[in-house]
Amino acid sequence: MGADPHGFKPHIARVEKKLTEQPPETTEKLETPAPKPLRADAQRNRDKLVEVAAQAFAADGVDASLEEIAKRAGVGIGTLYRHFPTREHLVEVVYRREVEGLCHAAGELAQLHPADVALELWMQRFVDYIATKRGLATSLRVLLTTNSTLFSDTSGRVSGAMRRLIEAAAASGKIRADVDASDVMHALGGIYSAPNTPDWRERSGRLVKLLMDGLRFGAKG
Amino acid sequence: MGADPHGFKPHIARVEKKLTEQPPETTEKLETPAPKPLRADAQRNRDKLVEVAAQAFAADGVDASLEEIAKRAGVGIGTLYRHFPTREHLVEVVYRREVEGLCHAAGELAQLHPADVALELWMQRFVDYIATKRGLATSLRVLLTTNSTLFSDTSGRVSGAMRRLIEAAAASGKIRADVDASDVMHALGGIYSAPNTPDWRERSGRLVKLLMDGLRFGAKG
DNA sequence: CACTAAAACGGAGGCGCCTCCGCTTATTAC
DNA sequence: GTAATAAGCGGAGGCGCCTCCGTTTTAGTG
Repeated sequence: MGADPHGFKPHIARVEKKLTEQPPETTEKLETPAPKPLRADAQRNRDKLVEVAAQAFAADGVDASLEEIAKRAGVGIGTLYRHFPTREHLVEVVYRREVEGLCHAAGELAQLHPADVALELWMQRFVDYIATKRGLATSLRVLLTTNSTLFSDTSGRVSGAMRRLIEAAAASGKIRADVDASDVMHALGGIYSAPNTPDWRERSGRLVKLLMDGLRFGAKG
Repeated sequence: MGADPHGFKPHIARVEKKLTEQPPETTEKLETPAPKPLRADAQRNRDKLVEVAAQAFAADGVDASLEEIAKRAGVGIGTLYRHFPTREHLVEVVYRREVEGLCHAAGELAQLHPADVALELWMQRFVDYIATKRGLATSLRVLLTTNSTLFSDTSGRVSGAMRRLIEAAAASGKIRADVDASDVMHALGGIYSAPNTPDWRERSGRLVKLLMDGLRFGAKG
């Protein structure tokens, strides 16, 4: 926001600095019984930071200014850095939160809607999630080569959520029973390849509907 | 040098900014007939910059301050950026120069020494080159995913140089004839895995000698 | 409630990145 | 030689990163 006041962007620019140094390393020691209860104010600030960062990354990409994020969260830059020693730490937390939200939504939707509708709505949300992931892509690439848990954790959870929705929809007869989660995941994956055109959102919406029609066709119900 | 005045290093830190933007892209258009002859002073500055940058990267890693490099080369920071719009551009040129030197050395050594000695001396130099490459690793990783020519160009040239030395040594009977360049390359590759201990140089020297003894053993001469 | 140790805060300060644009210099034409 | 002009130079300036350390806040304890 405050960045790039003259409308110029660097061509490529920097690269992570010291891969020899400590990466985030979420798997502390294979046991993290009590991760130290944070002081109330600290917890509050931390949450606020993550929330603001999520918005900022979504809006400006991973290069959003950390100082701006701190300011918008109403804390000093020092506080941000104490909680998240590197940009990647922050990105990781935001990303995990995103995944969390996505998986949680699966449960919610399943309770509020017929199985096929739940699936459709969830796929819409999934597409938005992909878009976020796209914005974070460069940082995520580093994180995924650095922190192997991240990939297995998240992709497992997401595909699990999807499988549950699909099985429920199939069981209730709202969609055909001869496809499985990985097929659908693949189909949705095609959306990822679409370039960042401005009408990307609408197009992806149409793709989801199309896919959904395909899934409904030939359902026993 | 001027960097990090307090002895602190960031843990990981930044990542390249806009992969959407133009990467170095050496393959201009499959034809670059006359790349515009540089003005004399410009050429001088450019050469000096590359030379200084090579030293700086070797000494301080890819994170060497570009402002420091410019200063040491006796030019303004603006000049550096005009010649090399991004850090990666500069790294690429330095790296290519390194490869150039390495391959050139193969020819030189072959003329000045018996084939087996030439090979040994060259392998020593190769090991130093690997060390450089290690220093540039992070930037190179980006470059190699971005600029596909770079990898094929350089690795082809290097392994070609090695093959020539080995074949000459084998032909002259100084080393056994039942190994080829890729075997030796693999063997030398083992050195790469050695951590950045301070005695790395000596150790690698010993490894090269060891390898050389193995190659000499059973030679027909 | 008062007090205290520990935890957390926050922003100044120092550095590097990168761009822009007024000035300098090499080259070319006469 | 001189003039004209294109090419190149360089560094100030603005921004973001990250650390350090004096100040503030919280959670216990009596």
